Amino acid sequence: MTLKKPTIDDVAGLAGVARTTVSRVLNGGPNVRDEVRQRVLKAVEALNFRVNPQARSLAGGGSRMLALVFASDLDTEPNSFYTSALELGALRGCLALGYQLLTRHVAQQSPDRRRLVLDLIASHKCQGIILTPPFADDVTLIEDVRRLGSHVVTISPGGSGRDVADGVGIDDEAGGYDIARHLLSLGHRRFAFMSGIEGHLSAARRRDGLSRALLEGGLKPDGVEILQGDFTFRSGGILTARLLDGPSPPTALICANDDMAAGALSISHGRGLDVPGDLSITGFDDTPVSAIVWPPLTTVHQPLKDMAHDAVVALVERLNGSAGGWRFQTLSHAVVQRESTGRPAPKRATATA
Amino acid sequence: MTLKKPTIDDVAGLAGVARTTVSRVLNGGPNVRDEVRQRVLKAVEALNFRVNPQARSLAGGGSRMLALVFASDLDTEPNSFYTSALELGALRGCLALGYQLLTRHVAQQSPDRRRLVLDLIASHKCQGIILTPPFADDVTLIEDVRRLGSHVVTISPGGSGRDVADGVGIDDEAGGYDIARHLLSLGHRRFAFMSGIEGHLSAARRRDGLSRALLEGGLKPDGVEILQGDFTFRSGGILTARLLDGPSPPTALICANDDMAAGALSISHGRGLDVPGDLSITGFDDTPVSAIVWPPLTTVHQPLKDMAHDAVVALVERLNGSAGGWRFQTLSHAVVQRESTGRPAPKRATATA
DNA sequence: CCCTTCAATGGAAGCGCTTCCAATAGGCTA
DNA sequence: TAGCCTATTGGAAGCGCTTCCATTGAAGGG
Repeated sequence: MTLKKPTIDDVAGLAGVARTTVSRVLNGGPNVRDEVRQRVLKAVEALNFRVNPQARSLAGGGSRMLALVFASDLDTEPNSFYTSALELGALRGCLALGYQLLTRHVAQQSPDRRRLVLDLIASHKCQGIILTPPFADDVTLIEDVRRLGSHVVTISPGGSGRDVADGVGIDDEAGGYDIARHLLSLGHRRFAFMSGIEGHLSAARRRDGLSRALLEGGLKPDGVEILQGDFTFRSGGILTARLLDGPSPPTALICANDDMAAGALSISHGRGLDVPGDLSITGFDDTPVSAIVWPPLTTVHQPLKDMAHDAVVALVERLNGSAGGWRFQTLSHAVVQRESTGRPAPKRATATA
Repeated sequence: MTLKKPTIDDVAGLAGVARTTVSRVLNGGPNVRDEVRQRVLKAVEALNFRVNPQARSLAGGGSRMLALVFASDLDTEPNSFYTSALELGALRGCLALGYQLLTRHVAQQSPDRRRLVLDLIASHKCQGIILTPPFADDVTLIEDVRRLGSHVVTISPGGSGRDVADGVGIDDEAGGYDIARHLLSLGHRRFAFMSGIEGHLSAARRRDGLSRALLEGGLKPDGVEILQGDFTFRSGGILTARLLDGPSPPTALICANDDMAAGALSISHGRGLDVPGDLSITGFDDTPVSAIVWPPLTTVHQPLKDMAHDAVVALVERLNGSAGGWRFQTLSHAVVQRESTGRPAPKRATATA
């Protein structure tokens, strides 16, 4: 009963053109009259035709190899959920489009980190590469990759990366803004922000969002204590301990990812603090970690799998010759309200930020 | 400088046979003299030849579609690490071998769960399916799948599933034994075991390992309190609360996965208990969760990604006609010692199990 | 000893697609 | 108006592999 999948020849037949022409239309090739192009597209639509990626890659030559690069530090958990979710999404995309994927963790501290990435591309003839933060904002690296004839798509670029390559991500500034609004509406006035590794610009944007929300609420952004973390559970704990030892601990701590928030939570327990009574803590990403700690974390959901999937799609589109300026694709985020945030204890709710 | 990849014709040329014969050897076809077979294999070796999965799937026809099925309950987190890790491994395998992967979560409670799985196979013409627990031990389902002409490989079958299909997993009994030995060596004598959902036989085997270790240590396995959980963080907390309210709480709690252990940890903190001083807690799987809670969990590492990857490989081998009895591939596990286990507080270390 | 049978092997036709190259037809130039 | 250029389009050759079918001997049967 199930009809055989239509092939490019079926489309050609229906459109009354040669197979070659259909291929041209499909791959955005030049020299096709607009009328013909429309006719082909209509036939594709009518037959619900999808190219067979296997056949395409067989015929098309090329390595059909993409790379996904993560920055990993010595103490960064290489199997973190963030990493896994992105790889999962990228793999799904590659499978659907007939590409191979090479996933690599590169020590971000390494002085020749750029060379490592470039070697990867050269040795495996990668046609394209997906860069995650902070590589996503490494303009020099991006340019070097291009020089090798390879294409680039970034995930969550936060700064200059956006101007030099296609990218995918959420609106991090808005994410920071939203979570801050949530906290402000609960009555918080004294905040601390725990940032990620230096150079992770998209995480820094979350802080910009926080500042905007504070300004809107009539508070001074400078009053926010900034803690420089590195996205690890461990750093979250250490910095929170330092924070709590300080002269005037905040009532709300906004962390740039869930792992650090989990660390903060853990230390807070150790100090006998009530969360959220004494301290509200928020994460970012909405990884499973946020549901597995106590109390479960209020966080910002980020569609990591979709981001990586879309990054692959964008990369393949470039590979197929689509032209035009760099596009940044914004996926939607959402504040996920759980139990790590609440009204600050009355006695503390007075001071100013 | 990089030589072009050798093709099947190169192998044929070097072996002095026709392309057809090489293909036959590669796919375990019949009617090839042993001498010729060896000659071909030698050529394959010499050229380091690898079949091009794209070409194979193009030529071979067939759907080249595999399915990966998870049991999900209403409250089971569908994006758990366990699930993600397995899907990641399976995707890697499929990508390398040129197969498509369909991942599906099926409500385990549903009365027509079997039909759902069978429909999945039929509608997508899946050539093979990977079953995870507890489906891995559902002999009826496995037979039904076969009747549809599809192949089956199980991940972590714990009982009868092992006798009716190929499988991949660790030695769960040994895993339970090892973790119990660790606890015994620390001086624990009173244990509780938190199991997973009913029907998850491989998790039940961990309990068998515990019993063996106790017996070896001169303790009575019946003394172990058994808690019936469902692998969720939530159930871990609830059951632990009940356990602690009981007449004689144990000094060591062995959980069948990390999430439940995290829940147990969380409740223990809430009760003001010292972990591991008052209660040692262990997980199972070594998912990132175990490093993200406080104190980090002592657990049993299970190579989930490799397991799923190998399951795909085994499935594809069957698809390619390899014969012989069902094979169970045992991957190695390891106790990962972290800080959630330690010597029991002296005052409590006396009672018997 | 001839004919049938069958195991072992080779030949050749595609799988669905890209791409090189040839062909066609206007549009221009001189 | 002849000659040339160029924007479009089609033809056909594979990409690396599986598989149907033909071929070849040698073993087995009468």
